[in-house]
Amino acid sequence: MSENVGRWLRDEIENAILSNEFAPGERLDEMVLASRFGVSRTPVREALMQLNAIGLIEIRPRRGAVVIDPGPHRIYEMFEVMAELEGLAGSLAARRLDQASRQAITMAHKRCEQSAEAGDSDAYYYDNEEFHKAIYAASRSEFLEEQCTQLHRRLRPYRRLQLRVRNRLTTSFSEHCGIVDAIFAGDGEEARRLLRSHVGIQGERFSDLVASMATR
Amino acid sequence: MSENVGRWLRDEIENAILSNEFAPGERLDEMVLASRFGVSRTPVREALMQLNAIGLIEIRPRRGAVVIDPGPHRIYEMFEVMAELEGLAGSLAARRLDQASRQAITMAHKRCEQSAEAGDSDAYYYDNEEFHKAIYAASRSEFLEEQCTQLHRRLRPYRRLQLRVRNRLTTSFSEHCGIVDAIFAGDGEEARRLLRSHVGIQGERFSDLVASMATR
DNA sequence: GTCAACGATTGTGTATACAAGAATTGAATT
DNA sequence: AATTCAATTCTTGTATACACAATCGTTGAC
Repeated sequence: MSENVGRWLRDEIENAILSNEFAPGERLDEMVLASRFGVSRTPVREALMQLNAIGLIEIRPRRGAVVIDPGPHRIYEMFEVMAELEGLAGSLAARRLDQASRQAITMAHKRCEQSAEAGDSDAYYYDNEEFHKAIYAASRSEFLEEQCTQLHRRLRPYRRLQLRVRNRLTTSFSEHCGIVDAIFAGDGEEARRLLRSHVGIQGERFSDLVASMATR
Repeated sequence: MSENVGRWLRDEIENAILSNEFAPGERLDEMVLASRFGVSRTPVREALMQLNAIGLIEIRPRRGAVVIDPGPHRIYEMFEVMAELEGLAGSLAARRLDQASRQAITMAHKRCEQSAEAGDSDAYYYDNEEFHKAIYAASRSEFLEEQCTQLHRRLRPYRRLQLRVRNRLTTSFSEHCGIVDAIFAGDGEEARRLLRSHVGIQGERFSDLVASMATR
């Protein structure tokens, strides 16, 4: 339980939304949430305002809060921006790499390798996140790191779906290899290019994602 | 006065921060704000939470809110990300341009030309904003447009400072010409490249900005 | 039988009251 | 004189209460 109830609630409700416990379009009643978490309406409202600012819910004046349903098209747009930001992070990382970042990336990369070989999709999902975060950090741009982390969180559930697609685990890992090579070689433009296509959901990847979303 | 007091206050306080009425580092006392705007603490708190989410202020638990002081380095990082996003917007605009967007860009571009020729820095500041927004819209990616608009707002005061630099008006406008040409020619990669260097603050532009900030 | 209007109910928006933690000030001791 | 500790005060965090807007159901008329 974070320092104040509002932030704790924000995380709690955010997780509930991202894990699809609160479905898109669902209305979030302040009183229901308050009694569910055993608090008053005030911190609930604060949490909702923050989620609204993040873009997870929409608050229509005097009409309450509803979970936003991004829809395939908007999800595509979000991945498009994510790809661009990660590309930038990669190119900066390649230019600015230091010993600590190099180690962090190497470690995360090795963990991904193990999970991929074991075919453990859940483990890879987690390790993959650490890998990408290591690249954000290696960019040595705090603002970029924040933006990437925030967007990554919003896209988390869809990234998870992506990994369920057949052979995606090994494909993903082999792409990681190229990215690591480019960054370690100091080739910023190559790192950017590889990360963009790794993160983006061009062509069949997009239809794969839509298909996974439907069969959920 | 927007539909609810909270949002109105958010805009009000945001403007006060961006126009430097509330200086970076300054502490925002909830009671003071409440009495200043003639409301209770509740909507003030809601406004502060939103500003916190936007990244304009920092709320430390039980210790109140302070206006964030970005500092030159962080501002540089923000422009770096902004350049990347605008570059993406430009490349998408070049590929997806339709008649309406083309007209909007042309009009904004002409306005910029007039203001630049008149040497009217304030008018150019406004027209320039419209020009960039027209490109965001032309990207036909709502999410990207939102992200660009939001970041543009946060950088607004510094963009304004930039324009004060000698000859920056004409330089800026001639860069616009190239950007418009590339977009209208459907050359996405050229548009991206030009926008990146137009928005970014590499080299002497950065020191110019820092210098302007100091003499404010 | 359907549509519209009015009332009841539910839920949000704002204010106020109360509790708890942090900062500051003052005194006492070294 | 300086430093530390304690107490008071000030501000934030949470709860509760009240007011008003929106929605839904019911009733009546066409």
